[in-house]
Amino acid sequence: MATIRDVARLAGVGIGTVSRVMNQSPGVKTATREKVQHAIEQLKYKPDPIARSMISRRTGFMGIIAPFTTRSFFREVVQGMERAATLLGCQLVLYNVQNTAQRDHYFSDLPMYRKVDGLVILSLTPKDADAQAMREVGLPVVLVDAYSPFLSSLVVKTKDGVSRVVNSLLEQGHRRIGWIADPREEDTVWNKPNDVFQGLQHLWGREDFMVEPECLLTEAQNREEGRKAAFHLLSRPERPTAIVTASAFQAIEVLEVAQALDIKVPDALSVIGLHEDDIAEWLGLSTIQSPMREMGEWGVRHLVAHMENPARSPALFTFEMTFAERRTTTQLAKSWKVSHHYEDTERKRVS
Amino acid sequence: MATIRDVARLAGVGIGTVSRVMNQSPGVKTATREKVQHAIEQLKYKPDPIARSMISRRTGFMGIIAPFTTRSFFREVVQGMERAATLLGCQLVLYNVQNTAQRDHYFSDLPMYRKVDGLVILSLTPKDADAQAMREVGLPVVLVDAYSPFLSSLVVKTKDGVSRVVNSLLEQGHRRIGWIADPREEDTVWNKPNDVFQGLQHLWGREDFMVEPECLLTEAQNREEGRKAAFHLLSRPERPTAIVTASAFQAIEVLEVAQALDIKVPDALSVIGLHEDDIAEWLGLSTIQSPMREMGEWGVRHLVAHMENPARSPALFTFEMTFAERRTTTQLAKSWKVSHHYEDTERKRVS
DNA sequence: TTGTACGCGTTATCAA
DNA sequence: TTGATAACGCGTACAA
Repeated sequence: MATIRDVARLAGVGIGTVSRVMNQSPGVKTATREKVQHAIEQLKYKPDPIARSMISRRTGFMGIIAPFTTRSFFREVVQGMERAATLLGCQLVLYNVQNTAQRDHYFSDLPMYRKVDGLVILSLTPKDADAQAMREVGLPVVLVDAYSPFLSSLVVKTKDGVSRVVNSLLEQGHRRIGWIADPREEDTVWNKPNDVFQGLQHLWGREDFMVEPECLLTEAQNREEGRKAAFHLLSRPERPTAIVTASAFQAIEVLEVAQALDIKVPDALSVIGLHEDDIAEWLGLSTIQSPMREMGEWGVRHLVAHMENPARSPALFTFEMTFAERRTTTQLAKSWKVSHHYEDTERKRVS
Repeated sequence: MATIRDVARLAGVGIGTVSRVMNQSPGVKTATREKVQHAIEQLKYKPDPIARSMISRRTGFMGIIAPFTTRSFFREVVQGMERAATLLGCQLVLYNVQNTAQRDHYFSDLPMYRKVDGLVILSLTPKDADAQAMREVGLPVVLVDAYSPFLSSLVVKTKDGVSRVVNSLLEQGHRRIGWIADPREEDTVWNKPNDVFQGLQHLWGREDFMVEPECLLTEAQNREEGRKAAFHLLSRPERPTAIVTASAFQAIEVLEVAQALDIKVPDALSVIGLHEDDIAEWLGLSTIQSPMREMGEWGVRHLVAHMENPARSPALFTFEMTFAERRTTTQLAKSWKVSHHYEDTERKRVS
């Protein structure tokens, strides 16, 4: 491996000049520059990023702390981060959280070991003490799908999204709306992926929200249960005219039962899934979801903004849910204006 | 941020002693050690990983070059890598390949910038020149789901897997086997995820392989096409008694059509999907697949082995496909012995 | 315009 | 058992 000294020797100049050429600093005679450039190419010289970090105090790495589960939500968000990071020329280091101990360890220790220039935390909420510590050591941190008063955070207005989809349905004349979901998961490691159920509970009792209690099934963890739930909802005389399911799997059952019962979708029955998915795409299922890719992109872009201006004070940002209309609803999308704008940070090379 | 000098000053010792205490080197009087330890805690001293890298020439980072698509295959493999990396105490840096230019750039330049201690390349085949260059600069590299004569490689015996599943079916008395797949994808960026089709073609013409040509449908890219294909296969008088589908989506259609035609699964029809999947799980679909998690784990473990012994010469490793029997086949698993053993590298902290 | 010496924070060597 | 000092490779004042 050639060092800067080798280049200087070969080019017959001082190392300072080589450095200047490498960093495109002004004040180098063209002749000298070319001479040096030639030596650089000849020796295939690449500056050592570690030695460089020694001076600049930056690694060019951005840490991602995320519950790296099989869940498509995390996968999609991380993919959004990847996209933005590639564009911005920095690398992502994955810190995979599998349990609370690991999470706490990352939160308390990672900021101390300065192995990354900044941190994007996904769907995990650091304790106030940890969050403050991160600020104090001057490590830029951004939260995605989580909130801390001490750190810039991005949250999605889930309740709002649920309200909107229900209101859209009401506007279309629907009066009986069914709901099929997995038993609510109370996970201590990461934040609940969504509080759609809370959103529904919130609407509950509102006068114009005429979903019947019996239409709310919360147990549907396997195929048989899902099918039973769908059948239960659709075979009653006063059956719902719209069904929202927590997963595309459950939607499969609803669609099958509807077909068996000769209920036309979307004419006689609207079906809406949660979260974007390969299966939703395949099924032609209309879905409502968090803008996952965009959230990921926002995360790294906003982190870069924080790295460029460390004094920047933490702020709360919100995204709306989005709606993808396919073939299981009609004209529902029109009442949705997709708008999850965020400050567009300038592109910046992190080297 | 406290440095080693601050600690030395506070403890009233030389920096050498502090270093010795930090690295648990022997030859430090207990009294001195405690004095130093006290100073370390008081100043919350953490050694700077960058300065440390300067000496050790290691970063503690492991690079992953992968086509980071939404495909579950890559996701699962990377997850396996994550699991192993966490266990081994090293961090994963994601290098996301989105196009051929980026791929080539990573292959040629990444080994030069010594930002990672080693590289696991997934489903991408570096050119011989690049592979040799990697060896020459002494960067440990391991290929997963790809092969190069110059690098340790892990491949899955796909043809073999297909043969085995077909043979298992033949043993069970099946004589007409259907096949539904997407049009073959010829992707220039990453290796074809599987060459199952090749596997079939390979069996083609063998006397005991009595799948009929008309049973082979290769076009089924959307729901309607898939359903049409399934109907085409199952409605003929001499219908197949077993169907293999390239994706779980297509299996959905087969199962629905079978139900509509009152063909009992698995009694009158065996259905086998490719690749493990949430949907397969939900559907109770029996599947054949590459051992994705294990491949990922093998990748980082084997890379560690190479890092510990840089002289190690490249070798080719093979994994068998695995079979997950669920509710769409019967007793097919018994002829499958799952065996994808690999050398168990010793656990090693990379710090 | 260019060369030199110093410092970044650590580990390793060697003399005390 | 310990402390001083020399690397590691680069950027950058500062002197020439």
